[in-house]
Amino acid sequence: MPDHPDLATSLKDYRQAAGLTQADLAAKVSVSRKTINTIENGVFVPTTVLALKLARALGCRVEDLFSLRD
Amino acid sequence: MPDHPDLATSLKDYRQAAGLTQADLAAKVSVSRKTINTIENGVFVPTTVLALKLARALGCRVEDLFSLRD
DNA sequence: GCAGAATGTAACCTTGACGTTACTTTCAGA
DNA sequence: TCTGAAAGTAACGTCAAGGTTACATTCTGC
Repeated sequence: MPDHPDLATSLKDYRQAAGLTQADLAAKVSVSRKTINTIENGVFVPTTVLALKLARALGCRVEDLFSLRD
Repeated sequence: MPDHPDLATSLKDYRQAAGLTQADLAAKVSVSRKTINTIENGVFVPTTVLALKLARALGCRVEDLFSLRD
């Protein structure tokens, strides 16, 4: 699975640390499980609204989950 | 200009506090001035990559610039 | 080894982010 | 008052985010 060229993500680490499955997290932020899966695998980058919801659901900052690849 | 239904933004406040024009900020993050303008006016929400660049350019967090409207 | 849970992945579709260009409006300063 | 900088806004096009559905794979525990 190719990483996204612009952005690196730690979503999977934070999700697992919270003891949640992809389906659990998907339900928490009201998206499909596929959306969580493809974001974790760097297929695409979430919108800002979704990134904010993910950070809130996992009790961290957007910058913790996603960082610019410079 | 209608506010975005999902997201509120403080981008204009942070930009002005930094003493930057829309064109200045646009150049810093490599987008068009229109993009900055329409984001400030709630026409659309930036991508996560752009939100991260804006926060970095303004020395703040993504959550400072954009917040979920609940 | 089997069953079920968790995850990976693909095809197709809709919506919205953002570019380009250009015209208009507002406002501060000489 | 004039002038230029800053900001608002419109038409049109491209591409990627994310939905739905479905099927395949991996990893458990019994």
